[in-house]
Amino acid sequence: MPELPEVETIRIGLERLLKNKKISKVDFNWPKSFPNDSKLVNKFLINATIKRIIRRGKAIIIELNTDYSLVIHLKMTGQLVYRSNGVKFGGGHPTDSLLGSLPDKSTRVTIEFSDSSFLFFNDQRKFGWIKLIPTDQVLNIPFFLRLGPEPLEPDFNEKLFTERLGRRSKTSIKAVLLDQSVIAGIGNIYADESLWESKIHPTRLVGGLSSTELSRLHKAIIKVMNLSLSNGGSTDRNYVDAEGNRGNYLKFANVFRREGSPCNRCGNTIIKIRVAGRGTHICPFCQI
DNA sequence: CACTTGACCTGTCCGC
DNA sequence: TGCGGACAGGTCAAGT
Repeated sequence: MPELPEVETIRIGLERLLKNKKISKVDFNWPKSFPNDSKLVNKFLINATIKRIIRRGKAIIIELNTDYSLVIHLKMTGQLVYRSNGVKFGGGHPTDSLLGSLPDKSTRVTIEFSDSSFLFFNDQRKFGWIKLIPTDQVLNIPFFLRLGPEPLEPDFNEKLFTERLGRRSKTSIKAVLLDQSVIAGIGNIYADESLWESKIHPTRLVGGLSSTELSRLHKAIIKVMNLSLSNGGSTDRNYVDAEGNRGNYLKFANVFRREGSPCNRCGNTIIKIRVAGRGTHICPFCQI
């Protein structure tokens, strides 16, 4: 589900809502969602206080005052929603909320705080996970070791972008954009949107892209991600922020889930094809 | 090695 | 209405 802008939106909300809260209790009903040793949980999670919350790629890291951290990956359908005691419905407009009272049948992990507020980890498809890891070892788990650079950091310049792509010259540009070891945080929505923005067809091989096209794509990735971030991310099906609210970016999307509609640039019809095993939305006229 | 496919899961939608 | 199949924002392992 969530890509970089959605995960960052959740992180910002959690930072505001959870900082300095003390964890009093943790429940889970699906072991793969919370694969942790109960002795370590009792020693380093229960009664721990939340220091800060950071993000790397599509993962969230909640740092505790016990020198342990909760590392969270939401995969396709994960949600992290905070509720203060007694508040049964999400913030924002009730009609905009995807969530009713919590916990519900998709709740996999419930974290209770000493002030009787809760953080619910909901995950319909059960692909996501929350792992308790010593803070100084977090970045050494395989997921982070493989991860490429952050596209919204200042050092992600055109030179670095080209260097990262260079290793994969015979692969389609869409597959490479989705590869987290090349660049961290891009998923299916922003791959499609960035390729439309830069007028590049997703099946083009990396080695065949001109420096002008690479330059356009580099700028497009940053533009699209920042636009989404400033709109609270994209809600297609499951995504909600830390208070249960949907994101607004899809109102600005030019191709994603717009098949059958006219291209905002040339008026031809957007189509959906399959590239790198993923549903892929393009304007076949202006993406060449 | 690079690339593709299947697996992990539940739910929804579409065609018959 | 029921049933089968395809598909969904992600990653990882195994296969070619």
